[in-house]
Amino acid sequence: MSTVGRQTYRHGDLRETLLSAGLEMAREGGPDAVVLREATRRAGVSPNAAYRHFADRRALLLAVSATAQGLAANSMEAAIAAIPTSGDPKVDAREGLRAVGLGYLAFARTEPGLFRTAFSVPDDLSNAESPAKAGSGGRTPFQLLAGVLDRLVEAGAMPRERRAGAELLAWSSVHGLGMLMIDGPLRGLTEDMIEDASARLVDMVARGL
Amino acid sequence: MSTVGRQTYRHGDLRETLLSAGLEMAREGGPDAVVLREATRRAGVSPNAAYRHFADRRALLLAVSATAQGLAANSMEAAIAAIPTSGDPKVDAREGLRAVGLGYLAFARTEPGLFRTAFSVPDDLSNAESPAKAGSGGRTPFQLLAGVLDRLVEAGAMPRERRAGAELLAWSSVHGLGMLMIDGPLRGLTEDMIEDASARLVDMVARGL
DNA sequence: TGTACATCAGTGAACGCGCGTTCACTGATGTAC
DNA sequence: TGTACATCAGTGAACGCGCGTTCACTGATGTAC
Repeated sequence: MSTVGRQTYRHGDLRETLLSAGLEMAREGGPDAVVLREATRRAGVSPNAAYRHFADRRALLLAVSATAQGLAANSMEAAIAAIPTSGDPKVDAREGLRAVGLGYLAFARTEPGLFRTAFSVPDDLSNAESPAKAGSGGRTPFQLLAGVLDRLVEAGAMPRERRAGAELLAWSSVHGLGMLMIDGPLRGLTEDMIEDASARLVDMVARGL
Repeated sequence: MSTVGRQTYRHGDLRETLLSAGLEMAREGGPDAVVLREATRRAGVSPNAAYRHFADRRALLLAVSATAQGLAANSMEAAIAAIPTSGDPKVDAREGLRAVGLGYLAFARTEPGLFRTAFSVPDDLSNAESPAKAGSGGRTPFQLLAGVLDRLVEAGAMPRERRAGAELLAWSSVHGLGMLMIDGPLRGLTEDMIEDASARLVDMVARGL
């Protein structure tokens, strides 16, 4: 039970340590920066030790990606929590949608490396509700989005027949802005321009859905 | 003037050859697959010969990216050309916007590697009208989008006060769908689902702008 | 018209680097008797 | 309670690989006189 005098053997929780090392690398440089050897280096362990916990580099990357999605969920939940309730369910539902979008974009802006790692790693929509991708509120980004869309329909602020698959439409819009400003031709945008574009974009989505 | 009996020396147009080798690699594997040494290999030339024509790998990649944007422009122009005119300028303008978006998405779907190389390489919006990025019609993707938005305003199908910066909003939406389905969690979508999502997305944008 | 010469697009060899992954191993831990 | 032993998380060394980039060079080309 004592961990005194052990430098490497029986690390204790190497899997977790590698994961957070990977997360740190992702934060600094995106998915390509998640380097298996470097993770073991940061954990103070030999390179091949990683293979006790991850099948290969890709497995580590997927785990890091899932964790990053959880952090994105936190950002979205924080934005939801910050909106005051107006009493009008229609207004509240719309504000919920806006918050989800703005939380997503805030995450992209403040944590570009994690954002890319979360959402630019090939995956499958069928995994979108995996608990590994949940934030501290227990829900994944996809589930949070689905939630506000449901509320929108219930509040009568969105035609029910457009509900199916609406996640993809809303998601695409904010995701695109996020990617363009991090990785693409919108790199040079100032903070103000980004702020403005974000607000207008979520308005456009709310109108267009 | 004769090129008989020369195997390597005075290649003739090595820059162009490296560029199209780079484009081929980008087509096969996206921006990361644009490898300087491999380009020289395909050109049948020694690795360092590339440095006569490109300052470094990044310079080659930017040139390839610009060329890929030209190809995207071609796809968009083809979609524009395919729409029948209705006579009603409002309808025509809307159809133009739809065509631009669908052409962009068609390019993403049919040439995912080139798409990512075109639009996932850090750049600056101020270069968005560089002739190097123009398609055979002489206009860049950004210019084509700006064009249909102008027509939308002129036709009275979009409030003039929302025109400024509207490129970013429309662009974000289609770009996001493109990225999510190529590189992200929408990878598993079937052809039909993509088709459907694309159509609904451009409709949403047209409504929401 | 012939020739000397500068130019510069290419060569050949090497550099330092770091990666993912596999091999045979070791030795601390926890368990079964 | 003590001890033999299986387990398995770690080690150490090595593999093959390919990259971007730099160096000093060569020799075909085109030009100036």
